[in-house]
Amino acid sequence: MAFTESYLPYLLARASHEVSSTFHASLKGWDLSVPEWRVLACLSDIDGLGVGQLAAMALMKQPSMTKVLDRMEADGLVRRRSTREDRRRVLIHLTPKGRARVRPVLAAARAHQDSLLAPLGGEERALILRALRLLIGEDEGGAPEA
Amino acid sequence: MAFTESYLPYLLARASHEVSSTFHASLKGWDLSVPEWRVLACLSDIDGLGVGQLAAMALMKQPSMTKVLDRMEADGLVRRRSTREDRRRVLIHLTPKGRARVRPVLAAARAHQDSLLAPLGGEERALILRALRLLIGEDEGGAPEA
DNA sequence: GGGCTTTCCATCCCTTTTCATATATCTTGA
DNA sequence: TCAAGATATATGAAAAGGGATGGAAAGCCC
Repeated sequence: MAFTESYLPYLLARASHEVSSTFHASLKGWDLSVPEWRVLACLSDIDGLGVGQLAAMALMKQPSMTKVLDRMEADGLVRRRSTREDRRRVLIHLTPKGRARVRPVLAAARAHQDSLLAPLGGEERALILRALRLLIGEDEGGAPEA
Repeated sequence: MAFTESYLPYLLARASHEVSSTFHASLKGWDLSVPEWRVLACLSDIDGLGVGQLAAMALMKQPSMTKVLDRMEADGLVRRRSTREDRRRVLIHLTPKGRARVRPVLAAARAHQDSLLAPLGGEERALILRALRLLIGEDEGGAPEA
């Protein structure tokens, strides 16, 4: 078999690209870039994350994230707040505007996921999610530290 | 459960990123960028691909690929050849230098894949590959007929 | 407490990517 | 054959991304 058809990292990259491309294209309709969408989604999970944490979660480097946040803060989507406990850290929070902006996108994302999983059986869905968690390393297979 | 922990496209992107990051870092040792490595790997599968085809396989846009190929051609890794049948097309071929350059990287990539799969059981490996094939669209074309 | 190291974010600068578009070639249909 | 449309690649300006670095703050250890 050809290398590119069986090489796991390439298959993963390809799967990720195909699964996300249509949704990423539709982000323009909400006037959001992919990093902006990721930041808003992360913050709607956990409001108040550091720049480095957000960069890691959005799969980017920290300097890139700083610039993304500059734009988003200028647009009024997020707000930087320093903390008393550690004055190096800058925690990023959603503004009401950011929260309102992300709400319909989250709904669309869930719908997109449903449409992806619709043609699959319930077992297959569970298998896919487990496989990905295995690769990511957040393996929660039941037995801790086997 | 938090959105980012169960959203399939994000899990895929994260898995892809984690799986490839160490190998991508090691590419610097061979003086190759990620797109360059992808081009060489694709061409070692099929020598003689168009610019647009290569861009799609390397998950980039066509203008980006044109510039990647400019650099690689200047480095003597690939060669552009026009075809008689369709003079718009430019087929990209590996040079001997390109072929020699990619050989050890292909071997390292296979080793990397092995190390990724080593800690997993045979059942889990099969699960992951099956999940990825499902997502990439073995279901999208159906029977591969003319 | 004073230095040394580490961590966290911002800034600078260069490379790469991308969007929009241009140019060349092929295809189609009257 | 010729004009329109479609397809393949190239180009140029603008934006994004990332490495290197700087400054500030915290942790550490004697």
